[in-house]
Amino acid sequence: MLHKVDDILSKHALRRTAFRQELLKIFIESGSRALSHTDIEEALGDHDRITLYRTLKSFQDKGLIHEAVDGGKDTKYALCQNQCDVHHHIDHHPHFLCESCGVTYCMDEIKIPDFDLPRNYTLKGMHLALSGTCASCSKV
Amino acid sequence: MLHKVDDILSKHALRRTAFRQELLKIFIESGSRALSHTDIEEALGDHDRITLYRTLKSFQDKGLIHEAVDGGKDTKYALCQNQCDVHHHIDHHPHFLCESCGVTYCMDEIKIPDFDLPRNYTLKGMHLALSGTCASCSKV
DNA sequence: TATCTTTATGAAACAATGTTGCATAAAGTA
DNA sequence: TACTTTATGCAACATTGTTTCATAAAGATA
Repeated sequence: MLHKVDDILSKHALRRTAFRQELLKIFIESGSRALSHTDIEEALGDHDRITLYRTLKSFQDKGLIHEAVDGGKDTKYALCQNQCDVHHHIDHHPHFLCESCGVTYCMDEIKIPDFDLPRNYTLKGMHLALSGTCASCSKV
Repeated sequence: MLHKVDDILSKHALRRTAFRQELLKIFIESGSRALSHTDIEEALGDHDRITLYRTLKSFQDKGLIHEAVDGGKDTKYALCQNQCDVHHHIDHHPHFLCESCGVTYCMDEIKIPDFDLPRNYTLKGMHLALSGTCASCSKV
């Protein structure tokens, strides 16, 4: 695991510090679930608030994580799947916020369908934020 | 105008206070442009910050305005077109954030296309947040 | 390994944003 | 008008995010 973590860090030109290794590990373990600031703070245990803000920003800038826009009030972050780097993010999958358990999922397998934009508008970014009840909560 | 404003307020069971009349007027004048907290504060001139927070919440609860999820960091609000009320919001149009001028537009004329959700997920809400260059900024 | 340069960390102080409680004022109602 | 309900304005508080700066650690070089 530490090897995988270090691999990702160096691939994205990020120095391998203890904090970054730990944070990245948390993201990897969370899979397609996006993490809020609070989620991360709990997972980290004792840590420095400011360093977390800065590390999240670095991770985002370098293309390791993306902001999961889910329409909720907390900003959440999730691992990028692959080809994101410092130059561009390609995170065009929907995010689903479960109103029951509060978890946000990256729906990597779903493609956002095409649609027509009014004349003279140029599209660069796109977020589809869904909400409702997730599979686990539906079963109960 | 004041007549129209009062009409809307009473239709949504909101007392007609000077503050609400003024705020609603600002929203009506902004048309399909969504307003950030800052936009509103500037338009209002001298006012009470807390009352603004509370009035925005009332307007939202009663179905006068909706939050325009645009993927940006400032929350923005825009007038609901019609059939929203205290029971439900029906604001399923995309929002477009112009990266050049910072304005967010409600794209009421565009319908968010359908897509398939994984098994056992129930969809309740939906936001399509677009960004890029708006028509006015493209022309320059 | 020892040294140097660059970048990250941690702490304090600050700034911005949003919330709660409460007394007063105003709106709607009889 | 008197009465009831709701909104306003203020203070105090809580939360969230940012800036500055000295120190520590990482990566590079010899």
